[in-house]
Amino acid sequence: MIAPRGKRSYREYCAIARSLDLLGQRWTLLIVRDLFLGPQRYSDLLAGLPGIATDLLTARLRTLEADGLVRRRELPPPAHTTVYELTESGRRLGPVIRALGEVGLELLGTPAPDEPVNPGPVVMSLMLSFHGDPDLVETYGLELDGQEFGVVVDRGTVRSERGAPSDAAVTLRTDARTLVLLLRGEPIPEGALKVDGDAAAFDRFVAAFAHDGRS
Amino acid sequence: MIAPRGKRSYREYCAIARSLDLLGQRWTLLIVRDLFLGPQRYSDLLAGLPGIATDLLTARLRTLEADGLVRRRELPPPAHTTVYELTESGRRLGPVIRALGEVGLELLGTPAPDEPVNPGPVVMSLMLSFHGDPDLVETYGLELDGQEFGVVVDRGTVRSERGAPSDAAVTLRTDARTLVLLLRGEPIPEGALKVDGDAAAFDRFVAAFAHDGRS
DNA sequence: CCGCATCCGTTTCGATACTG
DNA sequence: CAGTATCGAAACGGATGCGG
Repeated sequence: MIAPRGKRSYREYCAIARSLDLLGQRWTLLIVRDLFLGPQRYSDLLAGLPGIATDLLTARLRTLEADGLVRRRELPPPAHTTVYELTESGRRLGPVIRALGEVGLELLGTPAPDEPVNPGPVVMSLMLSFHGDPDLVETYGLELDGQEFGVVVDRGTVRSERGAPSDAAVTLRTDARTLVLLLRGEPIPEGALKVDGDAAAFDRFVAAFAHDGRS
Repeated sequence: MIAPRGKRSYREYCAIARSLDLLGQRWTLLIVRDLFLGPQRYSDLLAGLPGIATDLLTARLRTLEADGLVRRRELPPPAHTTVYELTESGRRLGPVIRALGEVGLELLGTPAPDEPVNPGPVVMSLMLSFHGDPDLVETYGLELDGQEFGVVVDRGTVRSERGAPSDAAVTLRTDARTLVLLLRGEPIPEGALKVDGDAAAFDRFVAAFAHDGRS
């Protein structure tokens, strides 16, 4: 049992209060979100959390570490950087992230012009919005704002990971905002999207993840 | 689309960030938790949220109302009180509450002596900890600290509601803390538990919800 | 009593500057 | 790159007051 943390614990014998003692502080669940696609460096996390103060990011990482949800790992030379990653316990938060995502997905309109659109969340939302052929088995590559992702569709389930997949049927190179506009059926800037690979696979990708009038 | 709220919105185009814009403030999800078992008066909510300031409860209820998750309803005479209840949108938060509960359930040890144990959360945790006969269909009545609940087991699923059920096989009258101790297999104060009804049904209840060495 | 509103000391957060 | 240090602004906790 992890002791409820200091001053601001809810101090109630309740499963939900206990999990909020771990996760309820501002930014904590967004950090978990970013780590769900794979290990991240401090500066990558900082870039993916628009507006967080640097000391708060440090504090949250320390707390998550103390609670056993996140682990610091020093990469061996020559990389010589430290990354943060979810532990086995941390990965059990998947259903929480998914449930929050499903609630929020319906509240997302078109991104406001001044609203940051980061690659990680966009890729993650794909796992929630799949509505293609239930028998489809295919892997897609995404390069968004220079970051590479693999999206694996396997009979109705969707996995996403950081890093270029080896077996992508098609790879889309663009920025996160343009991908959102594309999937919402809105006009996209000319030349903002490059498609490498099977054009039919590209069509299947758009059909499976487009957020247009399917209601 | 609900516009991201003022100052402390995350202002990121992300499904999880959006849902946390609605739910991420302190106490908000615990209020939703308490409303999940049925409508509650202001003072009942206050009693179920140990430590919340009165103006914060009011502020959170207003925000939840503005976001369409909670509705105020004036009961007709002669009751003449106002209750808060979840709207249809609010009830869609079920998976969020459930996911958080499953995370927190494993962190709950035995309640500390100074830790409040409220009936609502205890009843709600029953929905997460059922491990009885998958074919069992039975209704149980609970009266905890004077509050009545019905727990309906129906082939592996468990529903709970406020109010005494009409068709309970057995009714347990006790306090929330004693019920927790009972289900954890710990000694309970003499005379703290009264069982009304079928003794075999009581045994099935304990077997189905006990949290003892089943790992 | 119920359903809040007001006040005030404490804690947390946001923003930015700075360092090994 | 990966954090500390600093400081004003906002949020929170606790007590108290008040009209129906």
